[in-house]
Amino acid sequence: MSSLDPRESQTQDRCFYNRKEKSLGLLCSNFLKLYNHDGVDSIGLDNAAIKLGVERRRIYDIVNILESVGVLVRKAKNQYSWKGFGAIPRALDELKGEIQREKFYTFRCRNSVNVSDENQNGGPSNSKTDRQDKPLALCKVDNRKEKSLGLLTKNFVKLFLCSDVDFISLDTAAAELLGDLHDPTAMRTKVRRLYDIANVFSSMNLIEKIRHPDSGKPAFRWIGLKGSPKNGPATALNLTDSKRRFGTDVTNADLKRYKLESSSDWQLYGKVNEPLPMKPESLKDEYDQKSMEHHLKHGSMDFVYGPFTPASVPNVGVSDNEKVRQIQDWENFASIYRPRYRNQGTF
DNA sequence: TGCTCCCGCCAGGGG
DNA sequence: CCCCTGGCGGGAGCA
Repeated sequence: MSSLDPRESQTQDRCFYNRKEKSLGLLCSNFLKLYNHDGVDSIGLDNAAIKLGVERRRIYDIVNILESVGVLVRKAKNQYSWKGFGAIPRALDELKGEIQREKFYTFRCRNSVNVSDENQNGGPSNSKTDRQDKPLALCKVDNRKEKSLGLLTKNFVKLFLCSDVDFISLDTAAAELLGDLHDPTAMRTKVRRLYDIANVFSSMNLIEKIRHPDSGKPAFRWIGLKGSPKNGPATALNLTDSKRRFGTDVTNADLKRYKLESSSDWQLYGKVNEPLPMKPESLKDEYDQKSMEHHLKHGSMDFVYGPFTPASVPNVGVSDNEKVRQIQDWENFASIYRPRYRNQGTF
């Protein structure tokens, strides 16, 4: 029996085993390299698993995260259609819309503690009430969905979109998503999943890893699409990319460039005075630092339409003035509203 | 030693 | 009933 354990055979040739080669981030890069082309329409999970040489299980992880930001849409069992990075702005807009609705909902039900318990329509709902009204079986389904990687991904993104902070540690994000629950086990599980998401987002260059200047603890900064090079994120199949994975690319010298004004009640960190994102040398040419600095100097946590923004994306058509107004709206919103994104299944 | 996160078990559910 | 789906956490790799 134990001889069938694949891990045992791996152990036998441990010297050939490299954990980084198996990372979800690298797998995501390879996945994108495989499908992020013009003309790609349909994706079969079996096909993807075979081509990438991984188990289906890992494909599910990638696909669920990508679907949460609009890059993929599930068509049928085993089948997804490719939407590409151009679909991200719309997906983010939808998330922002949800935040707005949740805000409105909170305003109306100001005694409600929990803001973001979502129903399947993406709208807010009072989970406790819903749960009381639903048959047990349905609650079970909801419970599972509420804990899904996809929903967690959306809520993780919302933390960036609705906040005026520059970076979030995974611990903080997990605590936010867990709400009032202070269960160490749930916390560990949540952080594990957030690592998965962060790895995928990092490989897409939607976020980047930085370190808290004081504690040195890892945190993540939202870059948005502008962090991605011309034809999508840095693609992999080489290990230099995977080195961008956590920790290895952050130097102490870089840390000193960060200053904090204050920490918020989220234990999130205040605005960065002189934001200089940490990018490995190998990626510097892919990175529009000027644009990032400008963006951050103006204090917007709004994503910026990157080179992928397609003509079909609705917001592309808005005027510059309108864009500025929208950003200002979001800044105002962020300054007064800090919803709590929680996967209620943890209760 | 703590952080990171791969890996695969197994429950749930759709076809 | 089979197989797809994906939550979950043990435990190994790594800095």
